[in-house]
Order: sequence, then structure tokens, then C-alpha cells
Amino acid sequence: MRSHLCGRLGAEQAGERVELCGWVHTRRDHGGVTFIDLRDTTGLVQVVFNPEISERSHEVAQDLRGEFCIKVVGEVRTRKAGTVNPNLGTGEVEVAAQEVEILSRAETPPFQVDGHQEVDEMLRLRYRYIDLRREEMQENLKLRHAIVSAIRRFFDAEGFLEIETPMLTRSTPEGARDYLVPSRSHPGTFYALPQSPQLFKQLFMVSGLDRYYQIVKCFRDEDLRADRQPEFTQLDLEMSFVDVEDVLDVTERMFKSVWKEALGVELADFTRLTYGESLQRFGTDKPDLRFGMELTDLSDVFAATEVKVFRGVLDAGGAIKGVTVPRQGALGRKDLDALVDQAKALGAGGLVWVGVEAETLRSPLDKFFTADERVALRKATDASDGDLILVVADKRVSVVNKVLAGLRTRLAERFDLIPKLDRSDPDAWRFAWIVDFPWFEWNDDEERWDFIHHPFTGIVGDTAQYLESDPGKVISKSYDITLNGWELASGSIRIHDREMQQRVFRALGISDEEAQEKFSFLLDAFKYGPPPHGGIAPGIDRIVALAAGQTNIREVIAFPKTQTAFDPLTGAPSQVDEAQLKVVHLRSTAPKP
RNA sequence: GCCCCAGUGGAGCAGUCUGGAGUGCUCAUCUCCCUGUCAAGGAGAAGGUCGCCGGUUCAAGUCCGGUCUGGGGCGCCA
Repeated sequence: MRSHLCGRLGAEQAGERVELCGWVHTRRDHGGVTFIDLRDTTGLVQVVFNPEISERSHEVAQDLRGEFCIKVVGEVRTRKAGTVNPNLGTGEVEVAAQEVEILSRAETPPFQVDGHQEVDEMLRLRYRYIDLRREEMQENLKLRHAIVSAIRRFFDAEGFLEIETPMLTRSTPEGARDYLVPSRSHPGTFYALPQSPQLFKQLFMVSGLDRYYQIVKCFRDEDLRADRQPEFTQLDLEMSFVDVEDVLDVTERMFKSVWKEALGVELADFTRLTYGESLQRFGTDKPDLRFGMELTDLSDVFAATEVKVFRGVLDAGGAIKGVTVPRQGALGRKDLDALVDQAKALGAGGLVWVGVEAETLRSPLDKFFTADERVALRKATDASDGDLILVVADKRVSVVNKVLAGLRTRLAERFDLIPKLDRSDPDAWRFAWIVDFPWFEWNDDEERWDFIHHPFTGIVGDTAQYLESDPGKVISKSYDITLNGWELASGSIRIHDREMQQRVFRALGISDEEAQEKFSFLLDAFKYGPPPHGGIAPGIDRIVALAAGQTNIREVIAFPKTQTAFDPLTGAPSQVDEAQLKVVHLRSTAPKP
């Protein structure tokens, strides 16, 4: 139907007769002569309808409206000096229309496609097919394709096999809430959609398939966030006869290769932080390394304090930490109160602010500080005159970290301390490995040890001795990748030794029978010579969103869902009729709408 | 489950604090004018359940309570 693509036309085609298809992006009617910008997936080109060239085409052009789908036949002409449009890739040329055909007409769209104004996201999702006409969305999806195809080329070259795993599988007891699918042929039973192909990929290793990867949908029925959708895409991979360094190596090379191919950027080697160090310095295991404002431990500064809240926290074995906000020491009372409220919203009992001035400190607690404490506080935080120190104290170290980590990123955004994204700048991409996670985490509510990663996570050799005596000291062979404050990937070397696996289950308070009941097929498989193995699973949606400079993953998913897991386009989830329910042996207990 | 922000012609906003006629702006739509614009321009027109329910008031887009939807976050997410 067409001979050329709109966005690819240039001076080289001057004089050629071309056939173009696309949508009417904009129309400028001068009465005597009419211009349109014709749009296809490659871009825009100006088409001129001049009655001196074609009376008939000029007449049809009067009828054209935005988003009409048309075909134009005409001659490519270089534009006269002064009429070149430098804002358009094809601005040096235009197409003089000889023939035009309306392929299909369009109603006035619910919002404009030109991208000049933000549109309510609900509306964009309801009319996603129109939203996806916008250049920004097409660029996002093209980048997604470039990244995914670069990933496949990389793993192909490394000798990995892409193998599919079932979507209808067994519900696993731990982890996220499952999406369930009722069985018709087995009344009262359910499949679950996979939260990840974790167990299947481990079985591939038992099978000797050695190096597996898959770009695969995963499903988790949990509440949504900017970086979380109920269905999302993982790059799942697993390798045999490897230890931690092998997985880190291949994964890091993969990311470098992808950034090179998709963005043309040579990434620096990834930073490496232990979990402990990350928490200490940034209060989180997904630190944004693009700016400073590292947390300071102030327990020593206030070791002998008489300030009641601090004294109580220290005596209870808690923590006092601070974060220094550059040049905000003179912040007004209203803003400071708002910060206190933010800290409380994040879970803190309160927030102490300290404005650092040349000779003095400005703080509600200043009168309770000793001279030594004032000096030590300045020194410990390395604060300069004019800075603002925010101090959080709590008997739970985790609360202190969470609150300060939250304030750190929010304030960095608010005060523009994060460099504006330049996607071609290698420094814009602060990848980091987070390693040496603790294996266990104390669950206060249930009063037991829980796993942090999953129950098959390997253990760093000499820490296994604490499995029974002091589980908190056991370090796992798990690792995360973080990029600019987002968790991008998570993985581990797995336990392949049955005895070790049993010790771990016991430490978790899971009996042998219970373990067998829950994970029978994996444990059975491990009777038959499982190789040492491990892997990782980076999130594709997050990778693409970050690479595209987007702040939520919906922008890089063609048909995403809203925060309540609703799809405004299809109306899913929807009611089904009684007959459908009966077939799968279900009856709804939901109130009739 | 909880906290915060938003909801006003088709789209994006202002108006809400401090109640007084659906007031205004930009874009789109429709009619007319216009042969070099490029987010064209000019003249005119049409288009409204101020998310929904209730309350206060002589009077509510505006105040109060509730609720729904969207977004951000906490919890949750091995």
C-alpha cells in the first residue's frame, strides 16, 4: 500500500513519487492551500494540498480531520529556504499531494494525541489504543522491544536455553497471595498462576539443562504501587555448577550489553554493597546512589545524653540516626512541621530537626544539648553552616532506617539534589549489587524466624554453624540489583544438599512432614542428584521504565491495570454468569451489585 | 486495613481558603474568512448532573459528614 515511511523521508527522496499511509496528526487550512502533518510509527511529515497541483486532493483535504487514517500519493520536495521546520526530523522536505484517499474516518478523539498536555490516566487507559498512538508511548514500547531483544541475543550467545514453564500451576503456601483458577475437572480444586517459575527452573537444573532463561509473566495478588502490577514480566534465569560470583558476572555483563545495545551507554562496573552497609548508610536495601545525604549514626554523639527521648531509646537498645539536608537550615516552621508529620506518617514517634548556624544550632531540643553534644553532632554529621540535620530515634532500628531513608529520597527530590536524567550519561545509571543478606528475619508478631528470600536460599559457608544457635547471624547466598533506588533483580544460589535443607526447615520451625507436604515435588527431585545451582530474576517492567526515564511501570506496559487492579479498557475483572460458575463448581458469596 | 493528593463543558487548568447567577483561560469541536503554515492565524458559535449521596445555610463548585474513582505512599509484596 505504501512505498515509504513518513518519518524516514529526507532530502534524498526529493523528486521521488511516494505513497504514504498514516494518520492526520494536525491540519492547517489556509483556504487556498492546506497542510497536514501525516503520522505513522516512524514520525511526521508535512503534506501540502495545493489546488494548482491537484484540485481534487485539495477538495478532499478540506474534509480531513484529526486522526483520519489516509493514504497520500505525492512528490517529495525540498522546502524553500525559510519554510524549513527544524523541529521536525523530516522538516527539510514536504510531500506535494497528487492523490489522497480517506482509508477510514475518525470521531473526535477523547483526548489529543499530540502529547502537549497531561491526560487523566484513567482516560488514557480506557482509550489505550489512542494513547499508544502518542510518540512517547511508542518510544517506550520500542525501547522495551530493544531491551528484550538485546537480552535474548545476550543469553543466546551465552548458551542459555529459553524454555517455557506452566501458567496453570500449584498454589504455594508462602509468599505473595496467589491468583487462583478454579478447576472444572477436579471439583473444589484450583490452579494458581505463577508468582515466579522458581521451582520449575530449579527442576530444569536437576534435569541437567544447565543454563535456562525465560522472559515470562508472573502474577501476584498484592496491592499495587508505581513499580508493581498484578501481572508483570520477569527475566528469569538459572545456572548449574555456579556460585555467587558466576551469577553476578553473567548478570552484570548482561545489563552492560543491554544498556550498550538499547541505549548506547557503556555502563561502569556495578557498585557492591553488603546489606548491612546499605542499611547503615542509606537505611534501605535499595539505595539511590545518585546523591549523597548518607545517614549518620548518632548513638555515640548522644551516648551520655539527658534528653529524655534519646536516653530512653538508647537504654532500650534502639538507634539514633540522622540525615543532613544541605542548605536547608533556614527552613520555615511550617515546612519543618510538615517534615515532622511526614516522619510520623512513615512510622516515627517524632522527628528532631537541627538547623546548623554559624555559632549556634536552631532546634527545639537545643537547650537540652550539652556543649560537647553540639560539637559532636556537627562533627559526626559533617554538617556545614546552613545545613539542616534531621534526627530520628526509636527503639526499633528498622523504624529509624525506614523513616530516614524515606525522608532522604523525598527531600532529595524536593530540593533537586538528584541530577536530571541524561540517559546517554553513564553516571546516570548507578547500579549496585546488594549482597550478604541475612538468611533469617525475626518476625515479632509471630515470634519466630522467617526467611527473607525463599526457603531454598543457600547459606554462606561458615555462617551455617549459627543455624540452630543464632539464626540472625546466618548469611544467605542471595543478591539484589538496585538501580537509582529501585530493586531491579533478586536471586540466590540455592541449597542442593538435602541435609542442609532439612536443617533450614527446622530452623524455620517447619517439620519434615510439613516441608514434604508443601514442596514435595522439589524435594523429591532433589533425591536424584541435584547439581549446585543458582539464578536471578530481574524485573523487565522496572528495567524498561528506568531506562525510559519513567517513574512508573504502567508507562512501559501496553495494557496495564489501575491501582485497584482494574482494566478500564476491557472492564476486567467482570461478572460471569451463573452457568460459568457452576461449571467450575463455584458459587459467589459477594453481595449482589 | 491506614495516611496524603486529586475529581469543574470533549481535553488540560483557574475558581474552593474568605458561600452570593456556571464565571474565566488554553486546546479540541462546528460555521465563515484566509496560498506557506508547521501546537498556523482571524471572526463567530455550540458545548456543564462542578464525581456521587446526605447535611448546614435564605443561598453550596465553595463549608461539614460519608462514599466512589484515579494517583502517591505505609502495611502487604518468599
